[in-house]
Amino acid sequence: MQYWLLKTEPETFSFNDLVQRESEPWDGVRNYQARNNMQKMELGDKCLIYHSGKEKAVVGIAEVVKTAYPEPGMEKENWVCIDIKALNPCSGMSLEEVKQHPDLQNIPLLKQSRLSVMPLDEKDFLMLSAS
DNA sequence: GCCAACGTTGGC
DNA sequence: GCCAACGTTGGC
Repeated sequence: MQYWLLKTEPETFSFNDLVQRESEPWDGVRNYQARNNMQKMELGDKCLIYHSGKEKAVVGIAEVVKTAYPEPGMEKENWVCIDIKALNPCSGMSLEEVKQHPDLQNIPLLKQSRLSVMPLDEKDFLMLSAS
């Protein structure tokens, strides 16, 4: 079991949008590091959904229901997507809280603010999912 | 709206 | 292979 954090702008696609669907392809990722992370995902891996923009907080938990496959229309460029499914909303940590937490200073969310798909360890996943 | 961080592109 | 120019992301 691996743990991840996925960033999204809620105006574009929110956790609430995810809840309304059976599952959803996580596509449009155009960053190699993020893509490589997606390719490591396995069925049942847990993903925190983080809203960037105004909210800047972890808002829900999802799970991987389909491992990496070529993104439709982007096969030549080797971009991939995965499918996820909402598990439950959560009142997770805000960016502000993350910054103030001494044990979370090294997570990619702070270290690499632009990375949209990043790994977490279990401990960090648990902390981030509850504020 | 601005800007810092960062990735990509293209000229050399 | 280097680096300037440029585009994008995301926080402020």
